[in-house]
Amino acid sequence: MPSKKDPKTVCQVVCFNAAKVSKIKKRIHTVEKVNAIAAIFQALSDATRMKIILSLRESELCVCDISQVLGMSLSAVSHQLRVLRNLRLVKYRNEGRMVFYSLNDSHVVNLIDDVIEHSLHS
Amino acid sequence: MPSKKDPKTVCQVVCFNAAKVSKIKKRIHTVEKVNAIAAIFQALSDATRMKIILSLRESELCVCDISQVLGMSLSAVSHQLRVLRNLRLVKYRNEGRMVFYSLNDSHVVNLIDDVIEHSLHS
DNA sequence: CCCATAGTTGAACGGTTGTTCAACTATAGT
DNA sequence: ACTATAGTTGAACAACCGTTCAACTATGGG
Repeated sequence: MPSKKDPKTVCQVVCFNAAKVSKIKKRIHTVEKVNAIAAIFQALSDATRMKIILSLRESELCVCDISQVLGMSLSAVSHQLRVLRNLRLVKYRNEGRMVFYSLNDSHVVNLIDDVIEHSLHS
Repeated sequence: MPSKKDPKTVCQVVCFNAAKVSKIKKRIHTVEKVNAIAAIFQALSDATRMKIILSLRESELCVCDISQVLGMSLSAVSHQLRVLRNLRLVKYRNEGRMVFYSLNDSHVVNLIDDVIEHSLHS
């Protein structure tokens, strides 16, 4: 029952720094938006969605154009666009039957550029 | 068989801008590191790993301390640390039986701060 | 030498997630 | 009004991912 004190599951008193732990525990808890943060990263964690964003960086595009660029079905693209829409990473604009998508702000591109830079020198 | 030209799967000529598409297609292909980029984002897309990084931002910690902070088993933490290690997001240092982890560079923290800022005003 | 403990690892299980398929909405042209 | 097409949506299936469990390595103390 007291799994908190079960050895091999959680380590014994010897190693852990109680003061440090409780301090950090509090700080982490303060950032309760951990899930919100992770959600943003998750939206960018899929190759398809990453390609969509890299495409939209170049130009505003209709769903059909995106599906052509990626070589994927309209449906698949539409599903992924929804994810990006829900997180307000992209915005859209109707024009007749077509829907044009574009990046919601340049913030995301900066993020991606930072990651590219990171993956370069590592 | 020619699913590329199958209506309802990929849109017809009317809507798509061939020049634009092929230009972007080439650009996207140039960035063939799409998977590498997505992998970095994926490492940060999990709440557990995000908490680990936020913890390590505060201080170097042994695995046991991290498991205390998160209230998770040593095994679960160790598995996630491996993901972060493989992507060189964290580094480690042995000291007797214990292993101390720390952030590999401040790059990651900047990324997270950017995302926090983004999720604030949106 | 032996035991306890910090940490790692592989297999397995359950939940999540991406794509496909089919059905649907809506707009444009005739 | 009818047909064709751009796009969305829900269900279903497969692949992926995080946690648990058990077995393992390795270090330190008696």
